Amino acid sequence: MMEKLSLRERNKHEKLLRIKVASEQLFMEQGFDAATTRQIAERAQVGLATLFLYASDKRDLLFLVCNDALEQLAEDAFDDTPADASLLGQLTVACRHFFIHYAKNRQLSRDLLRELTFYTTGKQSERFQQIRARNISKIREIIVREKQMRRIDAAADCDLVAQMIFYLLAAELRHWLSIEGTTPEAGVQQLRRMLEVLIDGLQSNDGAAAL
Amino acid sequence: MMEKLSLRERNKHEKLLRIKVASEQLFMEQGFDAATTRQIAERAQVGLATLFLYASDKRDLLFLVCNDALEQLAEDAFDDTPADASLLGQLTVACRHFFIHYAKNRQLSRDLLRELTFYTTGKQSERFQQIRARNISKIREIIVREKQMRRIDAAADCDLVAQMIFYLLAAELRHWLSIEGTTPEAGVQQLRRMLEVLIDGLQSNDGAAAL
DNA sequence: ATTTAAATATAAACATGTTCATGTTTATTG
DNA sequence: CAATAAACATGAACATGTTTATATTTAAAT
Repeated sequence: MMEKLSLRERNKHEKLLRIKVASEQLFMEQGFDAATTRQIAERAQVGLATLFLYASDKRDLLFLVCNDALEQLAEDAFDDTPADASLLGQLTVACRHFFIHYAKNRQLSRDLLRELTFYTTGKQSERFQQIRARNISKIREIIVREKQMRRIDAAADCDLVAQMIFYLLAAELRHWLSIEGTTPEAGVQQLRRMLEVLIDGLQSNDGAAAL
Repeated sequence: MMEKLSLRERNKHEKLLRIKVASEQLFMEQGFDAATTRQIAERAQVGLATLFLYASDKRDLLFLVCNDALEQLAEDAFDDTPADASLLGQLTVACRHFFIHYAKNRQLSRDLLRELTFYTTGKQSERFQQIRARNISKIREIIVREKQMRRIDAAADCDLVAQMIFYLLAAELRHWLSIEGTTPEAGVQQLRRMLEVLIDGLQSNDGAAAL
């Protein structure tokens, strides 16, 4: 395999890697707020100002660290969905991945969910938004399949439904991260109950029950 | 009416008011990030450190400013709901208030939605969380009424449904604030479509259609 | 009224994210 | 290879949120 990287490109790549590793370690150890850019620069063996050649700001460093894992999470979550399961089953399996992932470091997860709000300006923001869009798209694919199999209303707006499910997932993740001493499965089950309501609807069963 | 406030209490009250007014003006003019604590202290005619006797941190200043309006919003939104309207109608009317309120200063609204994420430590945080809980509770009351009137499924978990509706409202508000050049009504209609789906459910109508 | 103590106010100091002026390294050109 | 330019790196400076040590003001006590 050809070595097509120039010395300059190799240096840049190695420096970026060191910054990534240092940021990841310090964010994991201390959380986003407590970790300082000076610590990161020192551990990465680069000058303080150098950080800001590789990231737009500290927030951007967080996504430099997290985007890889978030992309992997998006892939894992929706690859694992057994197509023969019910809609509720498929969504539960997929969403469980998110709770398990965010349970690994709850503090950093909280930081991430705070920092991703209106995150559109950094170097890494476009990639992050793509991952987010991909998640919604994967949910939509599940909905589309269910619709093709006539298991949900043919009139359902798949984009809208997918967006709703993602909204509920994101909001429940936030809420679950604010509860101390809870388990991933508790969050999964709460979300599952919501998805049940979404699937079944709120309409009175009186009419149907009368049949 | 008795003047029951001591000199010390009056001074404190006036200072707090000056800080509140100065913070509100500067946050509205420049947004949360651009307004500096030094500017606020100067305009409020207090020393810089004095700010932090009245607020835990800068974020807390934001809620010192916003909590009043948020409480008023919560009241207005749910007082306006015509009890004779459909569930969808009631919810739409209530939620419209939120979009119209947040449309007044979109930048500051974005700042607020970012800062409220996991906001539990400041002096004003408890009041904020109460307002939030009150909103959910008001939604629940609507659901309970509908249930009593047999217009929705008797088995519906009102707490869960109210939480879901609030999740959808909060998430759609965030999304709507990230779209430039949109109108409050566009956000309201998008949320309304979601509420329709929630009410009707995703279940296939095939069975019913066969009747 | 004076003294004392507690509460309140603040300027200066500090911590940390970010930028800037300057220096260094790498690539290119003659 | 020497000279030049472009890209990259960085310590120092800056901006701003926050804390601290100190001073001032108010209330209470004798």
